[in-house]
This record gives sequence, structure tokens and C-alpha cells, in this order.
Amino acid sequence: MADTPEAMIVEHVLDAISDQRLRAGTKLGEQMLSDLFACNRANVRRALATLSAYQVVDLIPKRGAFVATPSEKEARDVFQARRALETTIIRNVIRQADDADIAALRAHLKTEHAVRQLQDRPKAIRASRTFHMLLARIGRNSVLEKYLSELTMRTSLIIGLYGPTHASLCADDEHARIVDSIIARDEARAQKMVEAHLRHIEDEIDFTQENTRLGPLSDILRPAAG
Amino acid sequence: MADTPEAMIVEHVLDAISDQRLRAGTKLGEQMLSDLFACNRANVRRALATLSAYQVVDLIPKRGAFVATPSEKEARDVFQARRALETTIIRNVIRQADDADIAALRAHLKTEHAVRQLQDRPKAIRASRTFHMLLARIGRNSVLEKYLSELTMRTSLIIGLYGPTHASLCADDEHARIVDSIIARDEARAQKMVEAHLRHIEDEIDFTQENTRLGPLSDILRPAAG
DNA sequence: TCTCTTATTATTGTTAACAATTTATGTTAT
DNA sequence: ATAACATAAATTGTTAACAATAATAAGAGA
Repeated sequence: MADTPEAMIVEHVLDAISDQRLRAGTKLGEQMLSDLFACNRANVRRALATLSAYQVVDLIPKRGAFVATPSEKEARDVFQARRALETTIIRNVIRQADDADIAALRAHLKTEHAVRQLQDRPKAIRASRTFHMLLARIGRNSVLEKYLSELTMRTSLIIGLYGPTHASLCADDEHARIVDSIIARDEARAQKMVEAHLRHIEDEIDFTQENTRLGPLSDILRPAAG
Repeated sequence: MADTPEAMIVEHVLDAISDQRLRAGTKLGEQMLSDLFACNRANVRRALATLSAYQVVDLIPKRGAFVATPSEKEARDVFQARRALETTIIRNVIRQADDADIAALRAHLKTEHAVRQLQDRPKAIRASRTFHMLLARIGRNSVLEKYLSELTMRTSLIIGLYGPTHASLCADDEHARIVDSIIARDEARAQKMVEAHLRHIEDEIDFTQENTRLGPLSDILRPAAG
């Protein structure tokens, strides 16, 4: 936990994005961040550069840093990439998961189900994401894990932007059935289910209208007077 | 070209890595870079943060920035990730490639073949990488394209570290045959060939001994006296 | 009341100096 | 000659002040 201030900022922003406390378009002012994390602006700027490399923050010259607002095309690309990564991940999981991993999966299903009852949307979103990241960790491919981490963040932004208010959480039973096929070591079925699951999420999204009251980025997009 | 100095540094370092002018472990001093690109150290530091986010540079506190030296495990993860991404990419290519794209592919094959005759290894490596990135561009998924870009960089580092001296370039005819199956719109065959192609590259690598005379990172790894 | 202009404020970008730490150099002793 | 130690140089990390630009507020005129 005694990490560098820079890593702290990155981590906190990613966390906030992943459970939708930070919405697309929100401005991330340098002073605000340096105050919040008790560090100088140099650290803030490097953190923002890192977040920009992760593609969850847009850096606009002379204007500042803003939480990214993915377009529909970008969103669809993200989902296709997730299908590519997660089908490979699930294959790794089935081949490599040991008893401890299976236990972890079962435990997660329980907590995820419990959280869902609480009607606490941010918590539910986070739990849902955790499931996918747990699979990635069990898959033991750090490259896929890292990339999926980024893509789940961006998925959070996408759902926050275009998603319906109450749905768009991964269906509880779909996760459970994926775990079932993992336990059964049924590779083909597990891959199909993961792919279908991701498609369901994508299908629930309505790109025809983005959820308004988005952050100050809408201001940014109008051409500056002059 | 009139980009920010920071973007310039990132681009140049990535270029140098991708055609193996920069080897794994090489130290990237801040002063050296700020002199070279005629900018202040603040810019250099942000560029290094970005490169570190791309996983092609390791940032070691109080010690500096070094070109990353992928382990065998990391290398294998990179190759598996490439298979996942590139099989999806090739599917996109087959579904979306228009005449201009096909022409571009044919043109590339020609230049790649010509370059190969010159016995100019860096140029050949670059041409080889360009083929894969051309496919990614034709696939029209910016997420996959971005990630593949990073992974081809890391592949360059891996081959530079563990690869044989003269081989480990993508086989000329394999590229050509991939293009053939694209033109034939044979999805299954193209996917198989891409996967086999990537496996061939991986198989040529000998992890038992890393190419010595690696950079100063070997010094870094010995525990500091004290 | 609305719009255009002007002045003020806030924010981003740059620079230079300083502190802290590591690396390199050179000396001494075994 | 090698190893340990002390000194000097170079490098990373931090900080504060300054300049340049953009966002905001205020005021004048239609």
C-alpha cells in the first residue's frame, strides 16, 4: 500500500471508473488530484500519462484530462476484443484450474449473488467485473490478464454511457453456468458460453442515445469561440 | 510530425525497439533523452511513464528506465495473446478486405520479398512486423490493432533476447500463403495458417540461453550493496 | 433580455534550481 | 592483485516559480 503517489492515483482512478463512480467525460483537474493525493503536479501529470496510455483517459492539449467517452465503434471493438481474449482465457482456465481455483470461483459466485440482493449497483458492477478478472487470473497469462483489465474498465465506461439503468449487469446464472462447464472441463461449451455471455451484454446496450448529463466533455466538443 | 516532444520520444523508442536497434536491458537515461530530443526532463519522464504503461520499458525507482527484458513465461504469454488477437484479426480481414486492401497486401509482399534480399536484418524485421500490422489495420478493429502493436514490439525484444541470429524472421512464403487464403476468403484455412505461423516463430526461439551482452540491466539485478 | 467585448481568474505547460540517491573513481590495506 | 572503503561525479526525484493559454465573470451596447 505504501506505493508511489503516482501509482495511487492511477489505481484510484481505475477503481472509480470500474465501478462507475467516475463517468465518461468527467474532467480530472491537476490541482484537484494533487490536493486529493497530497502530491505535486509532476506526479499527477505522469499518472495522467499512464491512464491515457491505458486508453481510459483522454489528454487534450491545453485543456486537460478527461475520462474517456468511447464511441459506438470503439465499444463494439472492445467487445470483440474481449471475446477474443476471454475465449482464450477460459481455455486456459479449464486446462489449468486446480482445486483452490475452483473453490475461489464457487466462493465468488456466492458473494456475487449476495451482493446482487443488496440493490447496490456500484458494488454489483464491481463484483461482476471481479468474476471476469478472476477467470483471467486463474488462466495464468499475465498479458491477457492485463489487457482484459483495461477492457473491463472501458466496458464500465461504455455501460455507464449507453447502458440501461438497472440491467447490463452480467446475468448471475450465466456466470454460474460458466463455472459449471469449467468444473465439467467442457472446453467447447465453456467457450461458447463465454462468447454468448459477452454478446448478451453487448446486446443490452442501446447506442441510439447516450445517457445524458455526461460530464464537461460536451462543453469541450463545441468549437472554442474565436 | 509537429507532434509534442513527448510523443516524439515514445514513437522513436518504439521504432528503435521494433527493429531491434534498442536491445532488451538498455538504459534510457533522462538527460540523454532530453538532450537528444531537445526538450526538458519533465517531458522525458512522461514519455517514459507511457512506455512503461506499454510494457516495453521497466521503470526502476531511483535507478532509471530500461528497455524491458521479457522472461520466458512472459514471452510465451505474449505469443498466446498474439494467437488470440491475430486469429480474430484475420477473420475481420477476410470479411472486410476490399480491393484496395488486397492490393496493399500484394504490394507489401513484394517489398518484403525485395527487402529480404538485401541482407539488412533491421529492415527485414521491420518489414515483417509491418505485414502483421497491415493485417490489423485492414481488420478495422482499433483495439486489436493497438494491442497487437504492443505485442509485436515485445516480440522484437523477445527475438532479440532469445532468437537465433539469422532466422526468426517470419517466413516469406508463409506470409504469401496467408494472403492467398485471404484472397480465397477461406476463413478456416487463414486462421489455421496464422496460428501455425505464430507457432513457428515461437518454436524457433531457444530459451535455454539468452543472447548475452545484454544491457546494464544485469548489473541492476544484483542486490545493491548495503 | 440577449449578445458581443473586455477583464479577471483558473489551469495547463515550462523551466530551473535543489535534495537525495546511486554510480563511478581512486585510494589504501591486506 | 584484490577487496574494502572513502570521495567525487552523475542521475533520479522533488519543488516552486513563471509563462501561456483557456475558462469564467463582468460590463457595454443593441
